[in-house]
Amino acid sequence: MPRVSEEHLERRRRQILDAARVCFIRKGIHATSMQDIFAESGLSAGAVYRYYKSKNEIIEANISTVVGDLHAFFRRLVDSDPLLPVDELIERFASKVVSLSGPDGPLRLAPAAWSLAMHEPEIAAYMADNITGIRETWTRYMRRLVDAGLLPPETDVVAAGKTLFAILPGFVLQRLLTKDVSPEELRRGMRALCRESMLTLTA
Amino acid sequence: MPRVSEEHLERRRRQILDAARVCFIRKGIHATSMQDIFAESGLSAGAVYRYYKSKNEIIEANISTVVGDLHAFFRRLVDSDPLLPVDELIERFASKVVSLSGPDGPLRLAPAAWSLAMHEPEIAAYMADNITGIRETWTRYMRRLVDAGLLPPETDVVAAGKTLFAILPGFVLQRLLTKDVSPEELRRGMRALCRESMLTLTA
Amino acid sequence: MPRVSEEHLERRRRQILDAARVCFIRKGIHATSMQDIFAESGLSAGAVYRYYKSKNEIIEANISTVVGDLHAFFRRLVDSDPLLPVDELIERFASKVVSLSGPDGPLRLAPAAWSLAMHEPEIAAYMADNITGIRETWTRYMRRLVDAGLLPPETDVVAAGKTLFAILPGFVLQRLLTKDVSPEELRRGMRALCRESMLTLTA
Amino acid sequence: MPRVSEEHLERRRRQILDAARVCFIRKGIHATSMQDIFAESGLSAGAVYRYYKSKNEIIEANISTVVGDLHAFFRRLVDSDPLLPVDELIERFASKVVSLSGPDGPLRLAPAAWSLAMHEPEIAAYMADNITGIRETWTRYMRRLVDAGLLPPETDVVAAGKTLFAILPGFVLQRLLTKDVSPEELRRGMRALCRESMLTLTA
DNA sequence: CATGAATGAGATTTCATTCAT
DNA sequence: AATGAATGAAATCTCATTCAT
Repeated sequence: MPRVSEEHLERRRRQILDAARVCFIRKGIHATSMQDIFAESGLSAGAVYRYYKSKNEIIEANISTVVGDLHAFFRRLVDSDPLLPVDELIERFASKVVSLSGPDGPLRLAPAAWSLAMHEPEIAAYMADNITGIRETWTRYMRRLVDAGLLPPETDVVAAGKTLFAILPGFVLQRLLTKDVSPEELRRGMRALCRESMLTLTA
Repeated sequence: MPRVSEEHLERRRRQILDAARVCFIRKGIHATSMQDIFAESGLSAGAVYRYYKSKNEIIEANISTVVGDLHAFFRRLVDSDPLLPVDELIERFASKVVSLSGPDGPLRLAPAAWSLAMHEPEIAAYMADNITGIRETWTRYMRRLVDAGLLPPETDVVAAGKTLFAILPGFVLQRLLTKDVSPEELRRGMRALCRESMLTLTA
Repeated sequence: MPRVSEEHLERRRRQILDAARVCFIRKGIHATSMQDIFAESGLSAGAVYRYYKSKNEIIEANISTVVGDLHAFFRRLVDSDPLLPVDELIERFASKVVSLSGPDGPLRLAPAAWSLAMHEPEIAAYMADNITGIRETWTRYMRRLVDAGLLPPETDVVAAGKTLFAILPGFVLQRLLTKDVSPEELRRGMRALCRESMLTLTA
Repeated sequence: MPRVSEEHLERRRRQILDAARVCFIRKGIHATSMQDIFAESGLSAGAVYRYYKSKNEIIEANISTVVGDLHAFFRRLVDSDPLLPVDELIERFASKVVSLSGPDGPLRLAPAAWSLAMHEPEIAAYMADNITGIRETWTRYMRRLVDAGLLPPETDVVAAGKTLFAILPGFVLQRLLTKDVSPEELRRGMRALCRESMLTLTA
């Protein structure tokens, strides 16, 4: 069935990617064999290899997909017009995370991605870019607060961006491993922390 | 009738574990073959298998080692007498993390551990316990602040513990992947965030 | 009811054969995939398979082409009227060989053909016929020498034909592997050997 | 069964090489799968790969073995004291060739080796060395004839060496493909050619 | 206690060929 | 006549683990 539409090719690629993601989540990336992917996708070895030229490419494609729209969503949140208080911002962000962490959700691959990044330069570069991007969005948020006069001008917005970013992976981990945190709880935790008195007790 | 001392056995076990850790960090856990471990440790296959009965056992033993003393260190910090302000506490905790993330540092295995926990119940249980433990220590810290009258009695110390815990993995990730955060910067970021004004802008 | 001319078909067949030869020479017959041939010829899989029904057929067609005109050329040389001395005959034959051994020359496939003949009956038969044919031409040459009174009547012209034939493959191999023989040198070598004194030293 | 003698290891290597040679000759090098070699050698995959780290290495080892002692034998022949006439020398050399071309004889791999040399630099280098070596021995033979006063001092011994060498591959090919030449016939052919009259008919 | 040769299932990937369009 | 997506068997090689010595 040759001379097939672009759309058909795109559908096939997604079919393979989805099948792979299901396998990766179910058994883990390394425990997933190509045979598993063939079976799950309903395609033959040759067909899969026509669209992706190695298992690595499938892994990378899947991981790229993971975090892309998370950042896009977050950017919209930060740039939205009524400037949101940090606890609400965090809660909404966390809610998005939760919605992507369901049984088949791509965020279940996050720990595997972090792990792979330690030795696969390709993935390392992608993850580093992603971290940097989300951090910069946090930084922009902080700057808006400063500009609005809600924070002193000398606030270190870059450092704050890095700190705020740091909360996200820890929330994901807790969702995936202990399963006992909710976005709402994260918000309450954040509210508790936003107090100058937490800093002034050196006396 | 053991011919060799307990101490000898313990030394061998550590020798194997260290060799394995070096390999795991250098090539990744999955890319490390038992042959690699034999070579790095200078022991034969038979010898290694006398002390650990599978590769999995070596992995688990290594991962258990990773986070054990991190928690112990943190507990001491929290329970120390002059109650530390949160930014300083975090900076010190982060410094410890940094000292364990050097070229051969066990914390480089953290992402691999998180990833494995998604499919290895053994490791999942261990990691969950560890998370819970550290979180409880954070909660205890928050309670001390409340008890000292620095925070209102209605503060949700449990939620705050979960939020504070969340910062740690994100800091580790940034250290390992973007390499552009310092404990001191994390502290500054924390200082910026501890302000009631971050919550009151809904208007 | 063929819509296209015979000539068109023939052109297509040659197009495929030439593309295949280029690939075979460049990468070796076994390392050449059908995909390589599709790409080099600019035709699709279906098109190529319309003209040749297997890779083997393409190989065989190519190998048949290799040695066909070599023999025709040699026959003309031997039957030409001023009977040529053996050294000149050999030099001219060798020159032809050289002209067919250039970068894209079909003779570069000769070793592959010899090798395949060891296990492919089709090719074995073809090569055996070819060897026999060239040998017989050499025999005819020797007979002409005898008839001309230049050699004694009891000369074993068949054995001499086999011996003369034997020189050719060795020359080809040296051209292809050590690249340090010329037709002219082969001629000089032959001149040196054509001396009765080479046989009479038993004493 | 560890800590095994050198001799044991050597025996294993030969066992594998011999099994491979049998397969290569029976089915051809490319048609021989590693499974074939495992079965023929009676060893497991792992065992074979302990001794040779790839199929290529097995092929190369086998090909190196092919021609080594042929040259050694020939050198002894040439350096033997009663200087042999060329036809006898050739007959004896050819006899050796025949003895190495039996059903399991390593020389059956010669065409495959020539073919591989066209694309495997390793093998190409080996074959080129071998050709050069044998040629030099022929050259030495010719020089001895000159020194003995049997040939004129201006004889081009190098060219003659190249020409004499050339006969060998053609003899091998005829043995393997048409099977209708004997060393004795080659000798008779050579006797017929060693005549000055073969060169003087230009008139 | 220690050795290291041997096992063999299983992993990824390639490739000649077909056939619906 | 021509296309090229799809097939799926088969190939090479790896690796955790065992056990005779």
